[in-house]
Amino acid sequence: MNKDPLKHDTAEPCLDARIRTKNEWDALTPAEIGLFNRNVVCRTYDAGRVIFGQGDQCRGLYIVERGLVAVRKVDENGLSAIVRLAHQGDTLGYRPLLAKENHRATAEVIKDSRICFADAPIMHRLLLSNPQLGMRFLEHTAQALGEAEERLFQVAALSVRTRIIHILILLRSHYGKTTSDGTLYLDMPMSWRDLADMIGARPESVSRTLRDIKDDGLINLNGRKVRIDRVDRLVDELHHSVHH
Amino acid sequence: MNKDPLKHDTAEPCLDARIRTKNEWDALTPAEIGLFNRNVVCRTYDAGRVIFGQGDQCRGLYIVERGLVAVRKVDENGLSAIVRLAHQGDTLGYRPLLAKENHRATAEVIKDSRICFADAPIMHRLLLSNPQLGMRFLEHTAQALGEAEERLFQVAALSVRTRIIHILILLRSHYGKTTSDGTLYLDMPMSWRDLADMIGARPESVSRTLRDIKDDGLINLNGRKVRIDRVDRLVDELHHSVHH
DNA sequence: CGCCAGGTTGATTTCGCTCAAGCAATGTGG
DNA sequence: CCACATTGCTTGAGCGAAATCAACCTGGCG
Repeated sequence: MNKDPLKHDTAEPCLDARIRTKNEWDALTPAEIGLFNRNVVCRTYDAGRVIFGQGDQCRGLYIVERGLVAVRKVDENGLSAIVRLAHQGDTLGYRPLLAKENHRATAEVIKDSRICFADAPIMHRLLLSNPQLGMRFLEHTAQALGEAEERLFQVAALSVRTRIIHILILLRSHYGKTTSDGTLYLDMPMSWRDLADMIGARPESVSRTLRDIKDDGLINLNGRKVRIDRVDRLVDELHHSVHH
Repeated sequence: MNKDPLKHDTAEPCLDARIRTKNEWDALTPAEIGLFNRNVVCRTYDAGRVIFGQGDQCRGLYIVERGLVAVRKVDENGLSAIVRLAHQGDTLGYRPLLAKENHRATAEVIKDSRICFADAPIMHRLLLSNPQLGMRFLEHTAQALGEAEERLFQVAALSVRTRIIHILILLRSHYGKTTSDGTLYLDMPMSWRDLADMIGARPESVSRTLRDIKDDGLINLNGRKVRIDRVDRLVDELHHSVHH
């Protein structure tokens, strides 16, 4: 626990933790890791904080060491949508850095997080000195593009109910625990309001639809804790699911 | 004009045309351009042809030398959505190639096109020999990700009417001509049915909504030709637009 | 304590989908 | 050259999912 959420803390080398989780960074040589660690700045953020804002210039790259961050888009009419979540080990701000654009979205902390920042000059230096790193990012970005297109398809074609079920299944890997008897316990990290923003729906619709799913006996609700006795029945519904 | 749409035609060096249009390929050295041109295979495709299909293994990269290609996703329930358009100079299939996945979508020709194919081994050889090329692709992919997230937001939050207006404005750069008196002439390249698939709506809804917009005096329709006397009024509506 | 944000619920409306029919343009085979 | 499918588009009627508007409840917090 860090008492002061604003205190920089460069003593702890971020990449040591990261490197274990097999992502783009393991392309770096020991010397590059040293360079990285000397220049990276880490701090903790409380839930609700904003890491960078839509329209801001992109100053560098953020790595989520722990916690959860939502990437949100808001338009001039106040319409809001969460386009991506960043979990432990995920990188934030690489899209505008690589596309040489300003931030097109706001990154806001959902669960208290520890975030490492690497500024743009360092990143460009590393990318130049180690093409492998670029290839890793390329692969990663290409996968992210695939996921974005997948979600595009889903939001365009599927009902709120189906989209909620999708999210539940999706968050299983990060926030779910399956007991020996096959029961799945999901501890949802975000508010229902944010869930609504993730699937492009109103909070009221999410509330009602969750109740419907519960009434159908597919899930049990207790605050943000979801118990799913028969995951297979949920998955079934996805495959037989209907239009809007 | 090419009489035989199936005839391969490697004599014409594809990259010469491409290199002029300032894209990722201008990172290549003359020697690499030679290597590329010796290995690339070009042919023409009539409208309606499929270049590659959803689920297919990714064999390489396609470059649209001229024409128009739609990237379409179809799910098991027959729901269909166009997730991207590829215009002249755009590259197809780079996402699965770089993400090392199979094709997640079908590429179908909308307007008669000439497409150049570079197989995966060549691409990997070029990417290895010239890291700059990878950086260009990285930049490009990051931009594509930004656009996908933008569209994600729109489909999640905006009405069919607003989405149609968005597309009209978007296609302005490729298919629009503005006369001296400020009137915009848009020659829509795809059927209304395909437009519906692009915005996640039914053809009937598109038809009705286009009529509504016409009745409001914002556009004039004549087949696939759209005349917009006051572009600013269309743009205005985007900024005051309402939810779903 | 009062305040407020998050959440629930109800009543009502509306947007967009479904189903169905019809029409014009294009193509095809006899 | 006509009869006929076929395809893209339009329009109408009806319906249903989800949004809107509004009230109210809850727990956390200054």
